[in-house]
Amino acid sequence: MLSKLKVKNFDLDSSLCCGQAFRWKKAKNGYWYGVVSGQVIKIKQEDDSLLFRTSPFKQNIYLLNKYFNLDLSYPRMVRSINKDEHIARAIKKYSGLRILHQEPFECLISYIVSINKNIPAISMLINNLCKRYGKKIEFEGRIFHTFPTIDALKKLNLRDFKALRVGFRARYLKDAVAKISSRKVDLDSLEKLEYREAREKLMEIIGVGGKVADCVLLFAFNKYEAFPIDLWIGRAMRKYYFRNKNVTDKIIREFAQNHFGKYPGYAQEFLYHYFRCLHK
DNA sequence: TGCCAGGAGTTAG
DNA sequence: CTAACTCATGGC
Repeated sequence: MLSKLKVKNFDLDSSLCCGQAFRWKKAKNGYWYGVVSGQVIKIKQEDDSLLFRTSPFKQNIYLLNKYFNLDLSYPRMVRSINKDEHIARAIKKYSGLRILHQEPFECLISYIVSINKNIPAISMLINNLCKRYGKKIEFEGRIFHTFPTIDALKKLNLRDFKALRVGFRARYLKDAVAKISSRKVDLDSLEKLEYREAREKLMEIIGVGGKVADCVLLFAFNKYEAFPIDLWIGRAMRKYYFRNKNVTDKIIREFAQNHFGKYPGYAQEFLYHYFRCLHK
């Protein structure tokens, strides 16, 4: 049996395909399948309703509410960032796009893997990681895998990480797992820190620079001040706001954090998705 | 400051 | 089909 959840200002497809999470797949039956917090989610949107099923816990509305940030005041967020014609176009086109509330550990590991890789390659590597070190869940006759726990990855040595074909990122992953499990970088306490402090803390991990830190803060801690700058958003920002002048990422980030009110991260996601779809 | 790191996906030819 | 190019970058 499917459950039904009414939503407003919500677009499932934009939210799941805009590149913030790497483990969702849309099947031919029109449903998205993903694994979140150790549970399989099957979900699709029909107008203002989400039709979904979760497993092994049934009808887990709490999980959806948290993961999709359904409590966010969307109109207020839009009013805050809607400052110019460029962002207005992106908001209009992808209205309902939500920044997800991912699991911190999964998000961190995923974005370390993402360093200098394209999205299909990232998805593949993360799926390999889950297949090898995650737990199996059977759902509708298919096998899904949870994201590995910290403890499961704590045991791996450098060779084990290399075997995942992540290349030079292997030592980054190892350092991340070591610092998280020893609580030298305490993921649980990051939530309470200010954006800047949390960012610096994450950057103590080898392989975590400003961009990866900003992704984790935005996608796993809902720190909307974060404005991650990758190749695409860099191009978009230079084009729309700097007349194609060759400004540094730092200039762009500081401009964005001043320009887009209380939700620069949302502005980033709209512009990123808009610009990337435009050039594909 | 610039260059390098592995390898998969994508595209040009 | 193969080769070249590209890649949600950070470290040194």
